Amino acid sequence: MTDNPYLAHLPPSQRGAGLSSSEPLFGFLPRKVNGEQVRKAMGHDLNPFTKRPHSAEYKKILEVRKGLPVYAQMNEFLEMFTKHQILIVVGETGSGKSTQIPQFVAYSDMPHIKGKLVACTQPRRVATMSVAQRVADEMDVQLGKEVGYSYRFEDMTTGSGEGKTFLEYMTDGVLLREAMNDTDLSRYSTIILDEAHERTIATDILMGLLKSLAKRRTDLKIIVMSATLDAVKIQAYFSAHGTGKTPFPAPLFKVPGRTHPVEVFYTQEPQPDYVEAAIRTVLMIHRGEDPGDILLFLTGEEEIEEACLKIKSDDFLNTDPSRVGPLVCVPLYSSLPPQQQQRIFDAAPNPTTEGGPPGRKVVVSTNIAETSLTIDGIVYVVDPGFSKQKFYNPRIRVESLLVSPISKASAQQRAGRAGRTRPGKCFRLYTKKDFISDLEEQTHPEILMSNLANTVLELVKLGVKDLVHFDFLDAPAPETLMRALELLNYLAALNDDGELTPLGEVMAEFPLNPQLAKMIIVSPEFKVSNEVLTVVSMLSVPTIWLRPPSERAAADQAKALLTVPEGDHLTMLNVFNTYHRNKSDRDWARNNFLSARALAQAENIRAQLLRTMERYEVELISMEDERKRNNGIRQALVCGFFMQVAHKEGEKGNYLTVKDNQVVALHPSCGLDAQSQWVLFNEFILTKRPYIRTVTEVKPEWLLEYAPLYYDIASFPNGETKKALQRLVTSKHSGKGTRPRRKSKKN
DNA sequence: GAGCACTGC
Repeated sequence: MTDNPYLAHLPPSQRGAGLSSSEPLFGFLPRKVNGEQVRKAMGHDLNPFTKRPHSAEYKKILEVRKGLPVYAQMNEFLEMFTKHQILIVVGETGSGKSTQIPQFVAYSDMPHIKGKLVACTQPRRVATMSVAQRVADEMDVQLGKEVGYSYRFEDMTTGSGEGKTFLEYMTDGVLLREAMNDTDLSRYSTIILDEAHERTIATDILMGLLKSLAKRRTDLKIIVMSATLDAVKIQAYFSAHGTGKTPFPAPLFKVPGRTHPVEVFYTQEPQPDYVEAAIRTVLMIHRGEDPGDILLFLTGEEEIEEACLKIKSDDFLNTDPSRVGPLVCVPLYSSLPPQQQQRIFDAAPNPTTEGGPPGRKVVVSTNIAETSLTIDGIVYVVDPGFSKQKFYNPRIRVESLLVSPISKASAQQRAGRAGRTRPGKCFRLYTKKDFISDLEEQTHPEILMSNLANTVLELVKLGVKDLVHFDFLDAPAPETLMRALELLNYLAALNDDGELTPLGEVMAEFPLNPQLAKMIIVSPEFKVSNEVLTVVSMLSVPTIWLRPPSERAAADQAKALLTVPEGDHLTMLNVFNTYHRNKSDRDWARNNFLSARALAQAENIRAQLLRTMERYEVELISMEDERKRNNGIRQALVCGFFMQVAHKEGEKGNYLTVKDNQVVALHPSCGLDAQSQWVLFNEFILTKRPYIRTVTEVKPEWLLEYAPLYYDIASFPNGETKKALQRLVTSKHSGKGTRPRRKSKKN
């Protein structure tokens, strides 16, 4: 007899390797599987999912897994999972919840029999892939077969036949997209939302959808996994108006973490200059603490480069090498090329002299090291308590980044980075009193800090009729929702009753902001969809322009050669086309101070958008005449961005945004000369002063023609802009009369 | 004449 409960029903001859795959192996099993049975199956010679013998590597990994605290809780977990439809799992990093819980579910839920899948979402791509890889190894299957993953541009799953995927890791955005076309998420038997405490917009929307879906699909199991502080709130959210069969519709399942203790220190006094205080602290650690690398959190590129320079040039480091070990400073932020990002994994430098004091590495990083990147060997964390955070002001429709104090949860996460390999220390550059009384408990969820135009379009597409009463875990400000609805209505994606129009249906299918989607969809009318597709792709990637501090003049010169006078959008098109023509020259991008990475990304996005265009029969066309073509592109731009237009006021070169009357200046990166009367902009950024960036000149007639509702003159506040529009209308009307009359008026 | 925390479709 076999001791594998998954195989016990089979005659001995069929328990070996090489079984026919059509055999329904587990069809007899009760839905309820207990920990004992799962443990037996895991320990058996045969893999219950592939029916092949387990490898030696599998057995080694299994021994390691048995050491995880969560492994010891398998019985308890499976009992709860069987009994409840919705479960909240609480666990700190290092608890193994992301790898183990989905596996327990796979053994218990038998998705491979039911023909359904277990989904596990992650907020980031890298984690999606690496967790899936780890779980495939642990389950002794090939990644992309029984265990797979997917995110934008990458689908490592098997849809049918041998090795069909039954456990799929995916980014939260992918699952949300899928929900837009199948609101019941019918492919899945269990959906696990991991890292819910990060509160991405996609995870927040998914929580709302799943909460209501649970009532329609009583067979669907839902697990929400989160770090400690948020879990109770999430539990209360799912428990209220729950499915109601038990007094605790969404119980908490706690998983202990397994990190080393981190000792936290505070300053005695508040620090007026946190960069300077941070540098002092780094040097103090280097002087007085045991070996071990340092992680310093600052807010942005400029600050980080400045701090690195100051640390490197500190007198103390350049004194006696027999007393002070070498200190290597490694900057880390997202816009660094991957090759330079890799430097954070380099070992600390060796002592300068043999037997001399040991070297040390200090990583100076943005928030990217708080969650996205994990650096082993960090023993000391220096936390000044700030990060750049996004704010959205619905009144002027502007998103901006502001240096702001972090939350307690974020401070805790930062400190935890010191205890990954051994006990560590965290130096907080603020007082304990300030920590307790000034820092907020949690970082604000993204949904409260963003422009929601895109999200609202998605929600409407998901069938949410009444946005104001949608069951958000945290509801956005009504004004933010109003602004989004207003924009979508002006774009004709929603009718006056807030319902999706046929145009809106197609817009929602594009993975783009509504303005960009609209541009693409209208572009065939101007016979420029081939070009608009390129412009939109270029607008969807981080900046393509490189400007190394030592080569600014050369970079500006290279840029000037590619600049098109009518505007930055056409310049982007020119860059992409020139890049394409020089595809055979590997060094072309670098020689022209352009980011090869961003250009390749734009190509990738272009190909994906082209597929969406084909699916919805948006024709791909172009025209020969360059002047007409450029006008067509600018007209298509107006159709999407007519609400982001500014008018020149007076001779000082300032612009006023239409209707909102915000004073703005052309960003210095702008290739347009300051003579243009009417300009359309992609971005309003608020730094030392308000700028508009990525700007193109437009003709006011186009505004009146393609956005008559928005450019209804009566709706404009009194001012220069209104007068200019009135003049235009008058001259247009008089233009229909005879020439002499117009002439006489002028004279 | 100056800046881009981080994700995601």
